Amino acid sequence: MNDSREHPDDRPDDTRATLVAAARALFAERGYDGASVRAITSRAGANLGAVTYHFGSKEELYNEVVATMIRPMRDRVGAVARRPEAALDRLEAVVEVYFDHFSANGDLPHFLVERIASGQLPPPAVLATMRAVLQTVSGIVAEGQADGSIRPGDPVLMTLSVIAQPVYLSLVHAPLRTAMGVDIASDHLVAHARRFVRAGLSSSPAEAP
Amino acid sequence: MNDSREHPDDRPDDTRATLVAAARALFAERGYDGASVRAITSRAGANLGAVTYHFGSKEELYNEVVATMIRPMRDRVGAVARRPEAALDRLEAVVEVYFDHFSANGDLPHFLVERIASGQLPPPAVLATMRAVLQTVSGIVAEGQADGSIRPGDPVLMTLSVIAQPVYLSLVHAPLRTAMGVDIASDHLVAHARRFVRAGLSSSPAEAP
DNA sequence: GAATCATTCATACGTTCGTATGAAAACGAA
DNA sequence: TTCGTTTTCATACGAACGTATGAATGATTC
Repeated sequence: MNDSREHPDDRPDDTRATLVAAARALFAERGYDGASVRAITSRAGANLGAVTYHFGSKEELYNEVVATMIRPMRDRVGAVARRPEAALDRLEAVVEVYFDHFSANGDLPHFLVERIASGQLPPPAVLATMRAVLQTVSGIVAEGQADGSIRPGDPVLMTLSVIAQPVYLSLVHAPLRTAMGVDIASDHLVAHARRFVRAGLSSSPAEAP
Repeated sequence: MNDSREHPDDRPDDTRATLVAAARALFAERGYDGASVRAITSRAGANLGAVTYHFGSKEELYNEVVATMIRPMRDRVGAVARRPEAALDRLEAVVEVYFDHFSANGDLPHFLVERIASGQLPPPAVLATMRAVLQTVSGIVAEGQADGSIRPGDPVLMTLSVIAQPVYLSLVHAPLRTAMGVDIASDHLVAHARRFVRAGLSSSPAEAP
């Protein structure tokens, strides 16, 4: 019925990209240890040795997968931060970017926390993004505090509280639905998180939208 | 120098408890797959067969570890919810309970999200706690909305936003310090999260403490 | 068309894993 | 003490893992 390979008509030489796609799906479904090299190469329609040949090791393939997924998001956050808008509006936009990118890459939140949850350090690409976002967003917060629109407080802590919303909400979204019968529409989720973040940071009571 | 076993002077018959303690530490340090039965039994000073004998399987030992860690927290949240205080104060107290319990069980957040991050369902004890907390806390939110102290909005979403704070902040606390040089004092973390939650839910601007 | 390089392939190696097995030891009740 | 039960122990099994190896194949260049 359905072809077991990721790309039935792959042109030669994109074995590498096919591997990344298959690995991304399997890492998200089963976690790092649960996704064997054999399962990945089989799903990609490639030979068992392909991972070693193209990436050197399973670990490096994992890093590549994570980097591929997360890099565009880092860029989008950076772009939003440079907009000529009010600080609170840009922070809402950051929240929206997170949700939007998670929606297009529904498995990204898994990669963000999987290593941390296993007591290890996140992969390099995640660390780099955390660093960049922390700096960018806390800069926006500081601007908002300077112009009086955001209440006082440690900008780094405020940034973490902002990021916690899309990450945690997206992470529990699926289990909430499948295991607890709590079904939340994505746009409600985003709208709520934006309001919550604005209210949590604002120095004045939330104005109606 | 230090004994490799968990309890050098264990009385007979608490092998079971010693296994749970050793397993908890190793699961937290290395994740489920990273903590082998051999490593666990060796750390507990027990025989390799002890896990099968006392728990039936590694999976059931894991469930037992998680249940042991999370059950007291569920009770504490329930107790806080029944206090005769204002809704927002009780919600702050819930946040404090989370942080406090995480502080005494620094590895609990790992267990809360490990399975989710690997694309699986959380262990039964985590699901049960999520259910209970969701119901309890969203009840408090609804009360606060009824008396006008909390702004309108879906109580379930608001609950998730509240819980996101202690969970995410505790989760990233260690990697932030060790890998990114961001060192945050625990009491600052708690105080910030309480303020952020109150501000995010309150129907009036935050009053000075 | 031969030579060079890149890629694919089948297969094998050594390790580690969770669990099973059955004997040995410890324990408690009679 | 003796019997029956519970708990420990050493060891074995089969499976799955990541990676290495070297031959085969394909593509590119001269």
